[in-house]
Amino acid sequence: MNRLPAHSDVFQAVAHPARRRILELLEAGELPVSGLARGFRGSAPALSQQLGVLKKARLVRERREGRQRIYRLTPGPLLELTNWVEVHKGFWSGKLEALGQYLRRKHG
Amino acid sequence: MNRLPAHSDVFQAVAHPARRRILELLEAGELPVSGLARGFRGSAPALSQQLGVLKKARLVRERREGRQRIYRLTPGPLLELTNWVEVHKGFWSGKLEALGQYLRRKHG
DNA sequence: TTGACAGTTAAGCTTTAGCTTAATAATATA
DNA sequence: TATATTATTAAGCTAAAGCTTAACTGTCAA
Repeated sequence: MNRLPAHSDVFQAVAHPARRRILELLEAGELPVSGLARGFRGSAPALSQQLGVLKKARLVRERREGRQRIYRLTPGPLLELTNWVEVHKGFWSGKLEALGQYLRRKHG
Repeated sequence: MNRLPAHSDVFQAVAHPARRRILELLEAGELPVSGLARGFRGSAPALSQQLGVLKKARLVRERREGRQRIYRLTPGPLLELTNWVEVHKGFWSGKLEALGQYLRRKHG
């Protein structure tokens, strides 16, 4: 694309590790961009653009304070994700054989 | 791309509604592609390619039977997703104000 | 008022996603 | 053997994701 990504979808928003990281950082409380930047590998524009995606998905809100912009988590839309997981988790964990195989392979 | 998508990442795999749909269909039990096709809007190659992505993410396994290919759910890798949700849900639901706002806005 | 600071926006570029149509592979059946 | 069935692979395309560098905006401070 040439503009900011268009997706306002939570699943999409959460698909990128950098964005998950940002959400995690904001769990401890609101932060200015400079604060987020300390936990973020990448340029300032890249961070700003990822924040743009999260804003579009309504997962964060921005407030201006002096020359800083303070971001805070607005986790409402995550309900769509948690709900999907809740609804289907039962089925998945019911499939114990496959799950067990996975765990053995992964953790020995 | 020119080849199949490269991501073997669960968050990424689950980001596309068609792929979530496929996982949901397979919750009821294994299915041949023709069975999946009935719950899938899109061409046969598109379906096959989405199945390829899920296979790469190890979320499904394929077995041949006559001229059919039977797919079944192997939900192990979904642990990464459910785990992330579990770990962070506490923080999110702690933010009751924002959550409440979201619910009011969404459901009146 | 000039300059530094905090951050975003613009523009351009490369890579990936996801579709399409056409071709291919493998099995079953007449 | 020829043909239909079931599905994948190939090739090509469009659009979106995500980065980069450069330019810009708004605020503060000397």
